[in-house]
Amino acid sequence: MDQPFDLGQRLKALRIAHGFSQRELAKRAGVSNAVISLIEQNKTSPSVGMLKKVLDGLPVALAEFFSWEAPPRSRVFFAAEELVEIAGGAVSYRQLGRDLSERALQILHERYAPGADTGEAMLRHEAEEGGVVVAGELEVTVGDQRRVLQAGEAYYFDSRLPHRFRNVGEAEAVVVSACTPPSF
Amino acid sequence: MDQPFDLGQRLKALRIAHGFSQRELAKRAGVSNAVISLIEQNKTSPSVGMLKKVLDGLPVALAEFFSWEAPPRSRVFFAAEELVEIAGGAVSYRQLGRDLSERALQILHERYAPGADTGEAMLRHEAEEGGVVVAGELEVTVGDQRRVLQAGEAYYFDSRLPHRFRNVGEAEAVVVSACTPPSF
DNA sequence: CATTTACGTTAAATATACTAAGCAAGAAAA
DNA sequence: TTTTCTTGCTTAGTATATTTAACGTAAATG
Repeated sequence: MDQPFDLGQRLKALRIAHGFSQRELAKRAGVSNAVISLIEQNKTSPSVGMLKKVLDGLPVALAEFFSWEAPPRSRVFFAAEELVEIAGGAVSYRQLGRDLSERALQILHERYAPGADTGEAMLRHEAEEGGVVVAGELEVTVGDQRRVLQAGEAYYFDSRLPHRFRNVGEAEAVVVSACTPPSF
Repeated sequence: MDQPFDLGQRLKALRIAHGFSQRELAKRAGVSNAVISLIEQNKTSPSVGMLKKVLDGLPVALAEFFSWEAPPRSRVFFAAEELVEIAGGAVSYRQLGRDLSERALQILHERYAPGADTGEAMLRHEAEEGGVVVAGELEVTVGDQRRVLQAGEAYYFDSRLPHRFRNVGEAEAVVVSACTPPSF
């Protein structure tokens, strides 16, 4: 199974945090007060429509509601050697941490040898990503846009757009990038 | 009102992306196939319990499901000068883009003058963040953990833990960091 | 003290979601 | 072609969510 996701407790905590009584919230949300009580006791599994109406009364977005709080993380620091190599070769992707399952963020230290290329077949994934070029120069292609970025320049885009990276300089290109959710 | 949140379209897109038919997904999720059809046509408003079961079949987390897709982004590249300074002084935070409202990710190019410090009063916010030290050395304190990171080393933590950055070296310290959701 | 107001909960009635079975259209196999 | 499988959709019956209205308690008000 899964984390039970104590929806009732979550809603109650949010409601209290916003300083509403069940009836106040119900009125603001335009629903009956009973439903708040029942949901908070997990005596009913509300429809998403209902939940949305209730959360609009706070107001809290669905995404925010489900953005679950994780237990305090243990691993905080990473030695240079601990950035695990996930590609190797002309293009090096060194990832911060091995297990991304509980991470909201994937951070990479990328190195492109001169001429290195992520390939003609452009990449796509469901995420957003961005990065800063730290050294060298890197050609970035996103959709129909293309540009050569120098050290200090940066990019940001929706990863669903086809994209490609290429080191067009004579020296190694170094980038620190981030991606959410981890999907590469 | 709000974005109508076309739940049906969203589910259908995810299902297709994962290469499942309605019946396949239904079987994996342990629900009847009709419900997939009905949900995708927005002919029913599923309970969160039901939606969770369905998404578990993909698998996709609720939070991920509601993490809304934005329209194709316009701005992709940023010149070094376009990283807007949001702090200034001994500590420099240069942020990628001015408007974070439609971003899932906040990316900063940070510079700490020798001795620079984010302060005794430790920072807290609802997010996760991580970064890679690009140059210099930086002391990072998270909760009760403390460490001096050299260039090439990295950190990652839950931003709700109190945290603090301090340049204990003689040279400037440079970090590229990312934070989701944008909250600093 | 009695009265009012607000609180969360519960019961019965109603509305709606979910299941199981069957339908028609298209693709693949014989 | 016919047969068979898969696709997505629809309907009737059952399970469950939601509403309305009432209940019991506690704190404020007269």
